[in-house]
Amino acid sequence: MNVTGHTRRPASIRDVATAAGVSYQTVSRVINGHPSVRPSTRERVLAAIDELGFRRNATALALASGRSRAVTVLTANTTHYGYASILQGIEEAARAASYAVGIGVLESAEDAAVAAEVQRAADAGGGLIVIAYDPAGVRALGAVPAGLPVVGVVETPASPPAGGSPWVWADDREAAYQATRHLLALGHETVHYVAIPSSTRRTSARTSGWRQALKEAGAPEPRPVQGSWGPAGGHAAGLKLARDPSVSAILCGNDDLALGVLRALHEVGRPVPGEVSVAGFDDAPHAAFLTPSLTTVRLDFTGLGRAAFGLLHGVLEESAPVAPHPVSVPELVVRESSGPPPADR
Amino acid sequence: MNVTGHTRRPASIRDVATAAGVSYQTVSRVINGHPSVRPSTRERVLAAIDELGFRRNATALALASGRSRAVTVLTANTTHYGYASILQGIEEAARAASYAVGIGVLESAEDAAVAAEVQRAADAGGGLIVIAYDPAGVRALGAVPAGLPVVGVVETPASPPAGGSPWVWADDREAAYQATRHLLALGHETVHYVAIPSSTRRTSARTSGWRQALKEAGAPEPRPVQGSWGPAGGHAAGLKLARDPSVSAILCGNDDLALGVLRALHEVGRPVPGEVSVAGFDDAPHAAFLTPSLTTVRLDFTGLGRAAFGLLHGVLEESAPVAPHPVSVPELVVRESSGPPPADR
DNA sequence: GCGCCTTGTGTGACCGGTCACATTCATGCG
DNA sequence: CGCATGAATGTGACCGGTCACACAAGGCGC
Repeated sequence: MNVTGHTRRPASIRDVATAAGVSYQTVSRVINGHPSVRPSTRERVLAAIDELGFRRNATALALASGRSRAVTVLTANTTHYGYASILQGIEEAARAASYAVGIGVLESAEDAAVAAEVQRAADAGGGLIVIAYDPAGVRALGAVPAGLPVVGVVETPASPPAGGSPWVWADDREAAYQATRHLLALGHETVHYVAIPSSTRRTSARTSGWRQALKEAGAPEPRPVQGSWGPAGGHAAGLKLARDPSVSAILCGNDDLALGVLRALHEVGRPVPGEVSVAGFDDAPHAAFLTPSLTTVRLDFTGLGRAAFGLLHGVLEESAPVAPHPVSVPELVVRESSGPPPADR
Repeated sequence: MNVTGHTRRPASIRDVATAAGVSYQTVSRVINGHPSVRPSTRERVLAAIDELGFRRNATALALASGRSRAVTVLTANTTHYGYASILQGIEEAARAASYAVGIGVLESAEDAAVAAEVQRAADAGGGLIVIAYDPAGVRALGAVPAGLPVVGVVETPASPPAGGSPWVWADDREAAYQATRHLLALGHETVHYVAIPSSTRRTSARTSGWRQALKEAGAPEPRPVQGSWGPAGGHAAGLKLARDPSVSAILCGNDDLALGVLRALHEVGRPVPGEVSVAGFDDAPHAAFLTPSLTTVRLDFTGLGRAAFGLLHGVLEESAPVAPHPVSVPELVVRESSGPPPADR
């Protein structure tokens, strides 16, 4: 134990060596569990380590060995439920593997800004995880220089990608499909869609799951409405849809959008689920407690984060090969906000 | 520009030196803007840097200079709005100052686990920001070894701390005071309080602001109800309070708790604000879109995060001294969930 | 013309580890 | 009994920067 309270330079490997009467290399061997160290010597070194309160300097380790045991997460936002949960999952898995987690926020989706952030992340050393649900993230994933270990957390790819592609996803295509089918099964003629930013591209997974369900049911395919990420965007989109009397079912790209839509319907005086059914996406903690409580599709974001780290971890160290594409199964959670369409139509 | 696509070892300062025909030290001088370098030399070095795509290795910089330009944020959670916003604010300010941001989650409040996390954070080098709104955070702040630069994001201290104390806070005591006064001014006999975890201690800032407002008004002081952080905790607490017919006003420790309380009141059939008024705390994005929309007190968490970083930045570099205790002024936002008590009592 | 200060540049050591190789000594085997 | 082999340990260089200092050249005062 370090009894002298002075804030002095922490003990280095050589300090330990002197204290134990061995060379610094022997100390290094003990630290790294090298087999050929005499037990008595190991004992002495460990005692010295304990006495001096030695901790291996992560910076020096990274510099000398090249391995940095660090991950940087690139994300457009830290406050939205899905993103924050993925981050939390990554951190959890990283902590278990004693990796450090860094974070970089993509404040702008503009190319130069994104490139700068990617550079900064690369400078930090170690691996990279990019949350690529939105334009900024997608762009960042594309801007990663070759050779830098990276895992992307992405929407369901349109076609099954080549094995070993460094991507992880929840099956949000399937989730959108399920939610849409649920609403159609209740008797709605069609389902309108309020999209999260990236999902307006024709290739978006959520959009295409929704579209497929409509097509299979022979339902007309309305234009997706562009939302933002938050409730405000949902509110704006909701007001637009609420004015159209033919709208009886709305699927939202996430639960925050759904919240805004619910509010808009309330303001316009269209009861949910009496006149209009609403379904969300993600099953955020508040979904169950809204009035009406929100029908939604649960996605395991934390697990997704853990999987992303696991994949990266496998790339960084040639350890146990991780399952190629860990996919969590989405789960439809039916609550109060969805029901049959009004009878009089 | 690096045209050869080979993923080879990035250029070092000595590679640049050779390319420019100078010594590595001169390159170092150019990088660091040292004045005594002949313009023509500087020119040549800069050209070489550009050509080789040289970027200064952050790890080596940290090892050699001791300064690491990094901050680690210790927090109990990344998904709650307040925490996530503080983190976002920190990241924003850190990015502007080209600091790297690391994150450590305090999964358990148990002493050993907290100590381990603090150690890990210390190993990362650089400064530390601890979000200390909850037991885990408070404990972590206490466990930081002396000599390690640290800033705590805390609740309003009970008494004005000594100048230069490394803390930052939003005035949540004042915020709770304001919200409580607002409810009392509407005519409620008293205001019940659903507390976030840390706030059950008598010293908690939010609790004491609430208590002071009650005392000044001569209102009876009910026992605070213990909530958790999320809506589920608010729901449980709300059910308890809803059964008590004397309850007509409820202040919640955050907006998620308030959401749960609203739901509980709805389930029990007590209209808001007709029979019961509810106020939240934080003004999270969803507060405005709930039905009824939520009266709450806005706190500038992002600004708080920025201030925390600013303070730490000032400690790490002897640069511009930062304002001692940046306090953001809370702002009461009155919405639909609060109104006068029912007339018949 | 000599010393002295300033400007511009180079050299060597160092930060705290790892890695490749050298060295010592005990052991096994032909 | 001599030598190859392996275990246990030590030495020097290196990762990519910074820091302290040495040193040469040019300008200035006297």
